[in-house]
Amino acid sequence: MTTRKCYHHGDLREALLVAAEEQLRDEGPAGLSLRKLGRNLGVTPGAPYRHFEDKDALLAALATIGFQRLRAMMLEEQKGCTTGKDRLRRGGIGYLKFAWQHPELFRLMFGWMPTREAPELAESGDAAFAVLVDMLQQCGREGLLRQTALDAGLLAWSAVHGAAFLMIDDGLRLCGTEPDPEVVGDRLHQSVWSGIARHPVSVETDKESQASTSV
Amino acid sequence: MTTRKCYHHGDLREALLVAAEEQLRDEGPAGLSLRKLGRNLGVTPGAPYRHFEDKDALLAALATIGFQRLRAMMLEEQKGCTTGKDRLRRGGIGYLKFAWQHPELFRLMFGWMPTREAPELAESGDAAFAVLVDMLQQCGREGLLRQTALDAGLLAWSAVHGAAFLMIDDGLRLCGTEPDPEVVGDRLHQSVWSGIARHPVSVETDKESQASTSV
DNA sequence: TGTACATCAGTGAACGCGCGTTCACTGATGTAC
DNA sequence: TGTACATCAGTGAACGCGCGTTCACTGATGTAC
Repeated sequence: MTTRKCYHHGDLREALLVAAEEQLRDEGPAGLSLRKLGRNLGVTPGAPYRHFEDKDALLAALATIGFQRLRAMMLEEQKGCTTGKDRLRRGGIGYLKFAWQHPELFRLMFGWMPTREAPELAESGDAAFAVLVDMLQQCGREGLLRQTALDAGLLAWSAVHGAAFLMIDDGLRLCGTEPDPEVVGDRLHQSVWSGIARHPVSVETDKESQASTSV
Repeated sequence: MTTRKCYHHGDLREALLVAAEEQLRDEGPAGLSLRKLGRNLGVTPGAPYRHFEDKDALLAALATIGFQRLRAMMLEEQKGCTTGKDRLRRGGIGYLKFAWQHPELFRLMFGWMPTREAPELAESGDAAFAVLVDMLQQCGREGLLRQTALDAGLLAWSAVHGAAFLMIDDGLRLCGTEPDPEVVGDRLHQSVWSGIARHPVSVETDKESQASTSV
């Protein structure tokens, strides 16, 4: 596929990761093989071993990149948001967008995470989670939460994580929802917010204030 | 492993399914092979093909059983419950228990569901989902929901589904929660209920009524 | 600027492996009469 | 109760395949002087 004039590839490591992601997307985890990767890049089967100790190491690197991108996506999406509530909403949509755009990578990241004790992987996973915690802590500072940030995090993360899986596994049709990150994210946010906020707002009202009295 | 005196196995189909589940649990989806299954049951590699068209057919049968068990687990768990709210709570715990007890099967069921168009599989999946819908419809009849049952279902299912994955993928440690279905289910239920109920109750109060006024 | 040399990133061939699946076969089972 | 026969559920051997990984090698690259 790639025409190569020189003996050395240039950046085989990077090329392997790119090709691996493509292969993962197109054929699923079972269809991902180092040999095929080398073949597609016009390189002998042994070449990848100059850059990755074994197949698992490549998968770990792939998952690491995934977490970095997930984090970036959440941050990008909440750019310009000021309130914690709004950041939470947009951040969740970023999470859903990532899963929707990279379903197999998303599955790899989570289904595979605990097996491997790669420090880089754990680090990037924690960094992604930190974004969620940060949003919730801001909500807490703004006095909006009924619970601790971690308690609220359990619901918020579970909900968005579950919705992400249901989206990519075609489960949402049972809920009568189209699998669109913006739509699902908005609907979910309304419910989640009611679940964690100190003063639940009426369903219609999306903007701040308008709080109802409770107890 | 199994000593067999007669030429025929007796119930090879059933034995294959049992062994397959065990193999799935112990070695993950990648370690599940028809040959190994036959080997463990003291049968030649061709034998399984008398009972399953191919490997995918066996996996579909396994997933089907999984959904039936998931449904049974939710129903079993909510036995004796009267209110919709309580059924929802116990049903969710049943869902989490199933995932916790059969993590790989759980993953197989959902990650694999959409690929295969096996009528039995779809049916058992729908039947499991119907339990959730039924609980929420009861809540609706009792006048407790702020939204339609389907809307509430999106949050409830997403939350419990996400929490299930986080439990089996060891993500909950980040939320400071021990991976126990009862504990997680209870904490989640409180938040979810606040998210979908018409009259959110205070966090402490678990028993009925005691509703706070809203708007 | 030129040369010697260490290091790097590939080659290519081979290893052993287990897998899914097929097929002609045969022993066991059950049914009709 | 006994026999003939169809059907069923296994056998066992073989097919072709692609995989992960290793290893002695060699061409390319960069660095020290």
